[in-house]
Amino acid sequence: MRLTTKGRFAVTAMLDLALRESNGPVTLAGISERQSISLSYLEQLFGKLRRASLVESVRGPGGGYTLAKDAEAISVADIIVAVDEPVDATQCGGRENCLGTNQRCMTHDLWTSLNTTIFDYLSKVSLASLVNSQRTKDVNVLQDQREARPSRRSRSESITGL
Amino acid sequence: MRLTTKGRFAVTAMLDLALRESNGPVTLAGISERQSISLSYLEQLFGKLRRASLVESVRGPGGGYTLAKDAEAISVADIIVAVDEPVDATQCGGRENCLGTNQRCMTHDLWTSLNTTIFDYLSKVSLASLVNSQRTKDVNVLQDQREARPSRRSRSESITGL
DNA sequence: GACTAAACCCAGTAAAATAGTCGGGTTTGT
DNA sequence: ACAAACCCGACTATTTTACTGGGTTTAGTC
Repeated sequence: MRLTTKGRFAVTAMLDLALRESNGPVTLAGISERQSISLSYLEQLFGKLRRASLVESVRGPGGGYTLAKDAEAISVADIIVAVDEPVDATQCGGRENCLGTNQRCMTHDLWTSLNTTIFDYLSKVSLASLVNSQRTKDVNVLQDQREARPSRRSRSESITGL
Repeated sequence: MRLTTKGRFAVTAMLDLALRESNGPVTLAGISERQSISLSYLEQLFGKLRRASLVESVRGPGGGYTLAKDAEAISVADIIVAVDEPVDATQCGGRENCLGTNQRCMTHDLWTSLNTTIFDYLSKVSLASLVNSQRTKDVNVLQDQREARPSRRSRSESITGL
């Protein structure tokens, strides 16, 4: 599984959608404004999300996107896999005929096991749980605003964090 | 934390190094041959790994690289962080002054928490554990070779795996 | 039925990251 | 002296990322 900014954009957009779809279909133009993602890039991403049956579209005025299934049934892994077309990380291409040493398929075995573990983890993080933690975060944000300013986070913290 | 093929190359190279350093320093030329990674690319990666104090170098003939600390003390996360200089995934740059709506820092909070969780997981996977599982895999590979061929994996399996 | 808001589609493209090349060094054991 | 190895910076090609701009459908509204 790749974990890039592309997947993060998709998860962010899906979270925005999940937070608002109770009011009917959500337009990409709205997501674009709120999350500062270009409309056409969102179109590309949602094309993939639709083909992966994670969202459904309603065309015409008043249209937009809704979740194709319950937010509990959509995982972060689903979203990332949908938009992040995978490349082959093993030099043997998943087959067993690497250069014929005892090292053959070393990376294959290593990465498939690491991958499945990370994938399993992200499969257990549902969009619904993100929505919930986001809603509680909103409260925290309001509390933060009542606090003094000096408690701001440094820029490097978020970067080196991982 | 980004999870790209670059980090995989680095982990693969470090695993190769860990498997062989008991015989003295391991040359990049050897890793290049065995793992099919270009020598100059390895030089770039090991420059970063050395500056991150994960490996030590011995110059001159008979030289090469050794682990700077015990294989138990080096995690997959250490390696990936060392070679994969991080980019900022949040549009607010880790600060709290996103476009002033109630959505501000949504992605910041989301990704820092997801990131730390994945980071924590990969921090617990040590190079030593990879070495061990690789050594047992070697046995499995030999067993596989005794089996008939039809049990080969499909290419798509390894790709869609994560 | 025209107008319009939206999804859809597609070709191109600039910037960045990836992966590698090249050509030179410097250090050090033999 | 020589050669093995690290070291380093600049350069290049390819791919991915993120975006621009053009169009086409679809469907609700006046």
